[in-house]
Amino acid sequence: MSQLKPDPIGRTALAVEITNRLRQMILEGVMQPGEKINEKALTTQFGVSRTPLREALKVLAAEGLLDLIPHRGAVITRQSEAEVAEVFQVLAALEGLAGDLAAKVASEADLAQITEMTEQLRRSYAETDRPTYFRINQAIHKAILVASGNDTLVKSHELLAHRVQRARYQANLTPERWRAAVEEHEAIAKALSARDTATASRLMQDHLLHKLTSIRVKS
Amino acid sequence: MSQLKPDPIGRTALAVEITNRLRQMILEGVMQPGEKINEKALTTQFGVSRTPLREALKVLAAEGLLDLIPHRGAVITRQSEAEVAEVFQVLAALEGLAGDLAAKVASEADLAQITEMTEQLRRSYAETDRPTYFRINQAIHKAILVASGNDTLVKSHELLAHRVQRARYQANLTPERWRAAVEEHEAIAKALSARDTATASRLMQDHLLHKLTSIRVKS
DNA sequence: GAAGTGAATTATGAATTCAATATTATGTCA
DNA sequence: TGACATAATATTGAATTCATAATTCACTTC
Repeated sequence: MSQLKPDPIGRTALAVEITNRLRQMILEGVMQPGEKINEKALTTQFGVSRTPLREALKVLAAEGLLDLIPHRGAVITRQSEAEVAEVFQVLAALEGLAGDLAAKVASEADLAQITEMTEQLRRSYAETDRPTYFRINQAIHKAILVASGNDTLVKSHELLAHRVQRARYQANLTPERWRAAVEEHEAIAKALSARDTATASRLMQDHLLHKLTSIRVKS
Repeated sequence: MSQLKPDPIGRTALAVEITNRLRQMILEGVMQPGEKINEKALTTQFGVSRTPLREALKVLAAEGLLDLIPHRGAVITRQSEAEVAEVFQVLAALEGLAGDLAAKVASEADLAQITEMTEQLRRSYAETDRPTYFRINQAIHKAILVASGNDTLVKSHELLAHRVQRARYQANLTPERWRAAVEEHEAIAKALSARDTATASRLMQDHLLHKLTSIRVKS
């Protein structure tokens, strides 16, 4: 749905490429919050002119990753703890909706895959393989979103999730929290498979809010 | 909150100005969905060069109002009924959260104002003054969002609400639906004032979903 | 020596120019 | 006449250039 392929073979617009790379750099923390962006420096680094770079900055500003101050340039948005909490509240609502919808409309294949991934999650936890755990965790959340069948929901979620990914990366995963998270995921998978919309929705919301608490504790 | 004033005296960037005007034009239906945008034509109409115009297009595309197809230009996003439904589902979730939060944290002054506006809504309904009704209706929704104290929620909602504003304008308001809507608003105001988070949340969600149905019927 | 003013430098905002791709028009051949 | 190939045109993508505002730094003055 709404999946028209506008760009058949590797001819992505330069501005798009720059947007993605810059976003990645910000999310990975290569560029720190509060840091001012020097257009000239970036153009030489990327080997492009200022025109597509500035277009990329406009997009990232629209996404909330940058603040564009007239005649002063772009600054990486600084995230207060309060703002992260705000975003998580919204994300929780969105994932709650995703849980509800997924329990309603997901295909059996979707549910099977989510269950399968949840088992992988359990294994990566048992092996204390954090990188794998994070990867699978993300994949599960994404899968549930997609299984909701609501593309707008997926995109809205993506936009916001980007903004707290930094905080998420740094979240400290205490042993207790980690164990709880795995169990929550298993409960979610179960509720989805049982087509229990109310429970799936509630569990998804709670799961997100718990995640927020674990981030908060750290700082 | 997050209300830093970046632009003291009237020196808005040209690109921002264009972005706003173009957005307005799209939302008001001056430019129809599916319509292809000719950059040259717009530059002459606005009296600017292509550079800031293209930056504006990038922003609007990020907002989901345009599709940017490589080497083919921008096209106003065409909204299928299914997409509108998707957006409304997400909006319902967001307004549900707003209801929950507002019932929890809104100031007494906020609640008094919402109640007051709800009474105005009733009056405008009694006088069958549709323009006023629409205006107050929007104001109430906005007020509840703001009263939630979650700025991220307000902005996310705004972004999505923009996208269905077109459909909303055209929604047919049958007498029954109109009456029901007013009653729903009164129930919401009551739940908020009673600090009944669960009810406020549920009513807000239902209200939005009902709105969707009334749009659907028409087409 | 510190504060303030003004020139020089640097960075951003916007227009213009150049290049590459897509669209349209024309003509040829079956 | 219709389909295809090719040329002409128009449009988009990106680099360069020009203009304007902000920052920096030196100098004057108290």
